[in-house]
Amino acid sequence: MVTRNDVARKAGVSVAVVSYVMNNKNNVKPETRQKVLKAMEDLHYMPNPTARSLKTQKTNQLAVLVNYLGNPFEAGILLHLEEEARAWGFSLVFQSYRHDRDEALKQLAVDGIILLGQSLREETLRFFARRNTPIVSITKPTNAESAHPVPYVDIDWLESYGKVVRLLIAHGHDDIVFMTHGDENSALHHRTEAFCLAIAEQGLSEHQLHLLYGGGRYENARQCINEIAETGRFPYTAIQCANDLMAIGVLSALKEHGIGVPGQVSLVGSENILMTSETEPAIASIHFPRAEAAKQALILLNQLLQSGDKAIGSIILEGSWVQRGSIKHLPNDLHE
Amino acid sequence: MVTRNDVARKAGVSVAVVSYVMNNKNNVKPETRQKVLKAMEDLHYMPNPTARSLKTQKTNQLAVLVNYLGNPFEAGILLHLEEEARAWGFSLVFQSYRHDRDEALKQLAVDGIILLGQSLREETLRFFARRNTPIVSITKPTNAESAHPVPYVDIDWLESYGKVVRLLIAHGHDDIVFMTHGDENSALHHRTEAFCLAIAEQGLSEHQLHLLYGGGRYENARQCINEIAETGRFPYTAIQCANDLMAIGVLSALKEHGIGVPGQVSLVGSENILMTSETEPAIASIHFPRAEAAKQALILLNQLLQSGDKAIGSIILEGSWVQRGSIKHLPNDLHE
DNA sequence: CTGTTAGCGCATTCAC
DNA sequence: GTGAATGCGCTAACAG
Repeated sequence: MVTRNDVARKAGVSVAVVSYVMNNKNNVKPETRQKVLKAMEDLHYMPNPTARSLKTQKTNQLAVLVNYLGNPFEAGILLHLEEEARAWGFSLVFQSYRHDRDEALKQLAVDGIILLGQSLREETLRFFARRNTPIVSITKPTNAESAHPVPYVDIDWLESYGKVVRLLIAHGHDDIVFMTHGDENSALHHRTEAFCLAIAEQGLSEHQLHLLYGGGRYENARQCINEIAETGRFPYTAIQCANDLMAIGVLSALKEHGIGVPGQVSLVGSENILMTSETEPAIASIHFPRAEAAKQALILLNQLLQSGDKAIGSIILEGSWVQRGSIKHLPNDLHE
Repeated sequence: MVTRNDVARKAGVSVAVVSYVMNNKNNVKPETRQKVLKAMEDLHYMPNPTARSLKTQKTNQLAVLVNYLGNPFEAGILLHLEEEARAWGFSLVFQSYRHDRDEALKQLAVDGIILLGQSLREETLRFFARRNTPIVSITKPTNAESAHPVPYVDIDWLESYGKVVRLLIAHGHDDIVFMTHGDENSALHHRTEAFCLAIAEQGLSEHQLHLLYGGGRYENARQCINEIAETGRFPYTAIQCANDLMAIGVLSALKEHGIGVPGQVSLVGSENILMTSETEPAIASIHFPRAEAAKQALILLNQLLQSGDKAIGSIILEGSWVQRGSIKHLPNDLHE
């Protein structure tokens, strides 16, 4: 491996000078600079990022903790996060995170952490706070009320679900199902709370809201509906899912049992992943602006990185309604 | 930041001993070990991975170069790669790669590189060969015949496509379309070659094979078909796509133009991503075993890591046919 | 403008 | 069994 020493020797200068030209520090005489540049070129010199990191105490790496990359929603955000991170000079270390992997997480050498539908344990948050490692989240974490609150970027689910509930009411539904994850630590928990609130705000009673647990995944959601449908008459007429993957599973199961969508059941997803437009019928959903969320997350993170630990506010983006065939279109739609 | 020094002082031993207990080296007296452990605990000591890497010349990080994470196929493999990498003690640095990002790639501190539908330039391969950084690929790279060949794991596309071609012939098609990327550097290029070969092997002439370019993505494939369909009568009756994302785009466009699948056109995808089972009709495809591929890729990589630069062979897995509604089922199916 | 030098935190050789 | 000392490759005072 060719090091800074080799370059210095070859160029006939000291090691410091090599450092200077690499980092554009102290005015180096143009002529000297050229010599150094030439030596670097000849030797195929590449600075050792590890050594640099040790010295500067920065790795230029960010950890991204995802929940389940099999969900195109998360994969899409990761895609955009990587673009944004690159623009800020960071690389991304990606991990599928679970609480029992905290120790591995702590051993990562990263300058910051981005949560993607994840929540860290209080103890872990404390650990990173001590180490001044900033953390931001995409989608509101379940423990937003921690002693070490994590700023997040999410859409206004209450508003979006409010629109959906109004729409469903306008369609004559007065008995609504919300399918969510089931685990209180899931990122979908916040959406569940928002939907419950929306129900209340629209004047429905809590008895008119039913919760179903689809585990956040296609297969679980499918099975959940199958079990209900197999018992005989399908009791629900309107289902809102906390993510699209479950909505797709629900649709699949409903079709399998000959339950018409939107004829017998109105179905709505959340997130608006590509797949929702390709099913039959296509699934109406709430669009989550992924590129924008990724962009804002990196802005937040860099603010934290620069301003020390000053408290930084979260960012609420706007979700938007995407009308599709899984719910009948009303002439004077509430969502024009 | 608490370092090994702090621990040593607190435990009343030398820094070396701390190192010993951390790495289970030299028999440390149990009693001393306990003292050290206690000190580490009290101080919340965490070893600095950067310093360790500098010393050991290993980062325990692998780079994964993906093409387009918006393709669930790649995201799925990434998911499995991360699991396998974790089992081998590696973290994953993920990058969307393009040839103009070589410089950034070279600056990564990684022990190895995994290509996901990517091919590196010859110069870049040489760079990593000089540095003894092993590289493996999932799906055969286009420059497999390089001076620094990259071992890969892929399925036997020739065999899989051979089956499809026989099936299409049995359905009476004698005029077949293969939709591929168009860029010779695309990972889909190898599949294109395989399909051409399959056509020849089954006794069809090259005039009976038409190539369409769908850019590897949903939107491009969709548009490609739209442009053809808009000119009037749709001239093709059988379309094999080099990946599922394009197949889904094709189906979407065909439906939009009222072209029946499988009535008027038989459609087959490649890879078998979840989405293919949710369209209407569902799209027949060739299953690519993602978990197994990820597993084999890490085995390959670790062999390279251990055995120096000894040449290592590639791994060919078996693809499997997935019959679905986009192609009529034959009574005595050729695939069982 | 350039050279000398002192660490960054760790693993390891060599004494004791 | 344990400690002292060296160096991984780099940056940044500081001195000249």
